[in-house]
This record gives sequence, structure tokens and C-alpha cells, in this order.
Amino acid sequence: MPELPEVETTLKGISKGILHKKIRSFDCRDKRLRWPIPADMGSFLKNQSFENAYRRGKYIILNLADKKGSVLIHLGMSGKLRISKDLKSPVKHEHWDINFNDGWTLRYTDVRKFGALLKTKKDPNKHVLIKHLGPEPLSNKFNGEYLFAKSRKKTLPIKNFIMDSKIVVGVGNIYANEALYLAGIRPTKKSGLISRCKYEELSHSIVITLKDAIEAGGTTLKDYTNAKEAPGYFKKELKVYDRGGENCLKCKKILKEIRQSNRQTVYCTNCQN
DNA sequence: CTGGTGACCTGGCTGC
DNA sequence: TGCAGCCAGGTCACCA
Repeated sequence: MPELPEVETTLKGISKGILHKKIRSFDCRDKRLRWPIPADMGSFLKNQSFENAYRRGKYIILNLADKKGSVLIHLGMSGKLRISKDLKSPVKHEHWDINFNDGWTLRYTDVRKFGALLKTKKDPNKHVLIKHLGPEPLSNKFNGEYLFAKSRKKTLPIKNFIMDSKIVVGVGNIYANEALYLAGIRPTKKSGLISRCKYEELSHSIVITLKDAIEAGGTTLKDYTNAKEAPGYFKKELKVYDRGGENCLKCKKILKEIRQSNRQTVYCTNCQN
């Protein structure tokens, strides 16, 4: 489900409802996510409050006030967060709640359980899952020159390269397909053989694709919804993803669908070289 | 180090 | 209708 734009949209949706409020309790109904939810998460959170919330890659990081530690949330493939003051009693797949003193609840739902809820007392940016992440694509550390330098002598396909979170965070399968189409680069091309000039185009394409998707509230393919349970509207903007066998919007040729690393790749054999 | 594959988990859809 | 097989927005552990 969630790539950078969906995580960003989720974060915007929950921030106001969770910050600067005393945490009354934590309810865990199933701790078996990607990693087990720590057994002492309840005591870690109780009577604390979240001072600020931000996104790093596809992680949502919530810092407790008075440097009491941080919470890391990852949505995996099917995770959803929502915030409400009148939630119904939890049903299947609604694995945990953080309850605030004012009656609002942050609830996590995740059918496939690839997501995570972790805690740390250290600087969260030094957490083992965070510290090796590459630059944010919407920061000034990310540009064509950076991608060009990182890719020298690499043989892996460009699509795998830009989906590697050590290279750049937040680019998942949908936006990798879209950005490569926009840049006119064939997803199978070896990353080490792409010119500096083409990387300049690609970095712009990634930024534009992500920004447009954030503006549209993310992409809802099947069941992504934001913190208020509304879908994202970027699906109608998708040019190639999920369109294998249909016509290229530029040249009308049939879009080719292949698999790379067991993930769907769609591209135009005419427009992408 | 690098790149490729399997694993985790559940449900929806397709086709026999 | 039943059921096997495949697919899905991620990414880590492990292997050659």
C-alpha cells in the first residue's frame, strides 16, 4: 500500500489528533507484526505525550515529550492508521490502539501484518532501521548528481536501484514505474550505464511524481485510505502502473508488462530507452 | 561488497 | 461451489 505519499498523507491526517495530549492507555490485540510489538509498550507510553511527529522514508516517528523516547511506525504493505473519537469496538485486523485522555484513539489496522510498531529511547535517527536510510527525495540532498555518483559500476536495473531505500527512501513499486516512464528510462536498464544527464531528468521525475501524488492524497488502488478513511486520488494520474496491455498515453503503443524481482513492471518500449 | 531470491501474512480474484 | 494458484502498496535475512 503505502509509499512515501501515502505515509505523508497519513502523517498529516493523524498529527493534529495525537500531539500534546496525555496518553491514557495502549491496547494491543495482536503483537505479531513484522517484529513483535514490545511487551512494555503500554508502560512506555502511559501518561506520556507526543511532542512532535515526522516522516523518515516510509516510517512515521513520534517523539515523546521530555526526551522520554520515540515510537516508530511502519505501515508495511497493508497498514492503516486512523484517528477518531468515536471508534467502534475493534474487529479483525485492528491490532492496536493508542488512547488519549480526551477520548480520541489512534488505531492501527493491517491485514497482512508486514507493518511495525517499535520503541526506542535513543535518538530515533540512530535506530538500526533508520540510520542506513538514504536521503529524502524531497530534500536538497537528493538530485541527479547524487544518483549518478551512487550508481557508478552498479549492474542492477535502474528500477531496483531507485527502490533501494539505502539509495533513496520512499520510492515503492508504483512510483518507480511512474517516475521511469516520466523520465523516459527503461526500467531494466543497468543503473551504472545511465548518464549524468538522464539522472538529472530522473531525479526531477521522482520529485514531481511524489509531489503530485501527495497533492492528490496518495494512490488508492484497492484499499488505501487516509487517517480520516478517505481514499487517495492519484490512481487516475497513473500513466503506466497497472496498465500493462493498454495504450501508452504518449505514443499509443501497447505498454509492456514484465516482472522484476517478482514485482510488476510496466513500461513503453517506444518511449523508454 | 553486490545482486537475486525467499520469507513473512492474509484475502481477493481467476480459472479449472 | 470448491479449491489451487497467483497476485498485492514492503523490505529484511540469507545465499552465491
